[in-house]
Amino acid sequence: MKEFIKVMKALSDPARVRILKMLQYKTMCVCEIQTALEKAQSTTSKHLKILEDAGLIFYQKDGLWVNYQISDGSQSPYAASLIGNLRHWLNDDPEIKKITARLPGIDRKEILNRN
Amino acid sequence: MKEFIKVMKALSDPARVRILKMLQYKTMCVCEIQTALEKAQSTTSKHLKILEDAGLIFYQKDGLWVNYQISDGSQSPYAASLIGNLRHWLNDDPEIKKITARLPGIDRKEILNRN
DNA sequence: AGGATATATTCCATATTCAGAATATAATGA
DNA sequence: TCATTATATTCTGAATATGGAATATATCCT
Repeated sequence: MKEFIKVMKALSDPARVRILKMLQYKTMCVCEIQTALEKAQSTTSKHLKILEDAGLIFYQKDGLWVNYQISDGSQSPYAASLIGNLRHWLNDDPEIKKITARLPGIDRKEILNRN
Repeated sequence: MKEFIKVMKALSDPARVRILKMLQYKTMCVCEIQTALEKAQSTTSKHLKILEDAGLIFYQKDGLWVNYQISDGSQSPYAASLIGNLRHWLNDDPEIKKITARLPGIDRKEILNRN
């Protein structure tokens, strides 16, 4: 039960759903996700942790960068199912269309962090 | 997006998941659900409203009684999908097994409400 | 070692959720 | 009409979630 609730809670926030939908298109580092979301760095980092705890995403470190990507669902059958569904869900949602449209222009090389 | 979030939020509480799993076995009135959940009547009623708003359940009035049942999912594709998955999910969960085991003994005719 | 940079964590304020008591509403039946 | 009963709504306090500023950590580079 706890595992199921964790997945549902992770998907209960629009910012986190946006993150998942973006990662569906490409692997992204924290600063790129932050730029796309237009949220504070700490906020972004915390959302990522919640998604990771639920088994919905995972990361690989590359030097200073932490690259996040969609999980293959092996950690949780609930996560696996929802990840699969989200691939076709919300593609026509205005919020999602807006953020994915901006995705090609977001590149870590052009982001300067003001922390 | 709002519709999706509403379904995820509705499923983010163990009491509400328990309600759905119970309704999977039979239609129940509020007082029966309340007895099974061991929560206050107002609490139970509010959980039911949240599930209904998400399109996960619906009710039919029968005099004083309000009988709740699982939705057919026609109001929301997200609800429809989750309802389908929940049919096989969590069946081995201890919390769920415990509450569904008690279901046959819960009958509105034997419940006296102290409101 | 020391400086710079990307990310994570902590701290604090605000907003939302959840629980139950009290009350309101709606339907029934005498 | 009045009392009763099942459910819904309102109110309030406690717990949890969310956001950002400040700070800590980790890695790279010189």
